Amino acid sequence: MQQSESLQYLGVRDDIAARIAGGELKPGERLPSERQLQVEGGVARGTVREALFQLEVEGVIYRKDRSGWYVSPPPVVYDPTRWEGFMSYVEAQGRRPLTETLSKTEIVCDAMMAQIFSRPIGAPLYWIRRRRSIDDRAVLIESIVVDASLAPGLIDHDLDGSLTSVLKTDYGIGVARNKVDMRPCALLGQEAEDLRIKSGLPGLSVERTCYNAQGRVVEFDREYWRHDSLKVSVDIRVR
Amino acid sequence: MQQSESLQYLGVRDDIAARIAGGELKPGERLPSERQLQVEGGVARGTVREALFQLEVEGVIYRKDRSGWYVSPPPVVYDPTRWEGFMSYVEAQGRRPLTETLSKTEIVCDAMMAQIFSRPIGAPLYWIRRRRSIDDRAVLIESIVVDASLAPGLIDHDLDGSLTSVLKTDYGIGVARNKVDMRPCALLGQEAEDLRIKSGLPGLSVERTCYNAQGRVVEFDREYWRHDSLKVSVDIRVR
DNA sequence: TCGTCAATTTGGTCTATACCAAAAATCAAG
DNA sequence: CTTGATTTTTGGTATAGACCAAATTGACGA
Repeated sequence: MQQSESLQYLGVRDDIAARIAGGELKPGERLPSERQLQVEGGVARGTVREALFQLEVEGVIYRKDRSGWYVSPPPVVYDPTRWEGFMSYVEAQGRRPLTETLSKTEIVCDAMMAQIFSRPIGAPLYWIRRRRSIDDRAVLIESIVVDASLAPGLIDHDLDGSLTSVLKTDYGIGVARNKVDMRPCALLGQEAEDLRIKSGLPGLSVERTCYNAQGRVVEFDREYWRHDSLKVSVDIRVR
Repeated sequence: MQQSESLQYLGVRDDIAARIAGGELKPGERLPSERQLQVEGGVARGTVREALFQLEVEGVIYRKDRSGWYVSPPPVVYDPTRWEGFMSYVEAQGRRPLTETLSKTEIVCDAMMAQIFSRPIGAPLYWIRRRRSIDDRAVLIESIVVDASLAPGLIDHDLDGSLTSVLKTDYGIGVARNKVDMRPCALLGQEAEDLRIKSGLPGLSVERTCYNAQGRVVEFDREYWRHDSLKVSVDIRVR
């Protein structure tokens, strides 16, 4: 599939991209409205939107529903092996992190969780859902399941910080091994709603299983990231 | 942003998704044409396309330019730490892999590569571009740079197999450490063209730096994957 | 049987218009 | 100054039509 400048929406795309690259529009700033870009570019609104969608998947801009289009801030770098916690590594990159606990409840182990935790069905588990933001933009939703028998009373703690440090400090639970799965995905339903984005936008799903020194599963975590907000960096020794 | 069934394009999406999930349309099969789906659903073509775009970012369907929409096959699982090679792990998952060498040339080290390889500017490097396919669908483009002084004559070898094993067998070069960067990205320009997809579709960029036992950079590799074709799985010990 | 060329089908792009609901801005009242 | 209601703006959805170029199909001829 060729491109070339014969395609109008790519021309509009380039115009907007140039204004961002040139510093006329800075990260976090709002773009002119679609109808304004339409008259500026002398094209139909559909064509303007085509260009905006293009820039969106490139991670250059993002949208707030019915509010407008904004210039994306740079992504944060995330190393799943260095799990010193979201708050600290976001701050280390000069950004302002925020964690909100959306819900925390005690649940019972179902078949799937029994498989993951090697625990009997019906065993107590904690289920925590959190939203994490950078510079006031929600960037990920995480759904955490913890073996309640290992950390009784966990959900009575304040969980708006690092969960790992709570487990370490208050329960003496250290993580010895991590299994991490990542896959590009579409952000749908509840996740899209909580991230306040249009359902169907691309994202990255990160699934982490944490084991203690005895090989027992301590925590199972699934994160849904905005596609434009992170860069994963892993440094590993080959086995 | 709520959805609900009031949105027509989500209704059309669900209809098509149901036909796929129900087995009426199988992986690799072509969907009815947009104009056909339009009359079946009693909606405008734009609405049908909206539904198709939705399914596309979800990885359920993919398109071949001006040929039609097809049901996506399942993704392959990819573990960057277990680098036994694309060919063997794709085959192990019951799929048919193919590697094509798009180009292989000797280049000289520029400033960026000098940084990465810790080599002087002007030092000889090999640059290899390959396309890799699964079941006849191109899923990734890779661009590999190798230190030519470590592997003289490398590009005279057949490179349609595992590069790692060539380095190991013919040059005695083993990889001791891997640095892997991953980020969601848009597939653009040359990459999109070589993958034969529409420029701007979401993808995953994987950047790998391979070190030998002495800590010297042997290989620098950048891969561009279709977003719907892989699942990354990493098993790591916490440091 | 095999290739060639023409006709058809298909997705890709573009215009113009319309209406809706959420968000933002404005204005009025306390 | 704050609060609440109203108006305006904004993006989101949907329709209907048009033209193009690439891909596919089918007919034809060697």
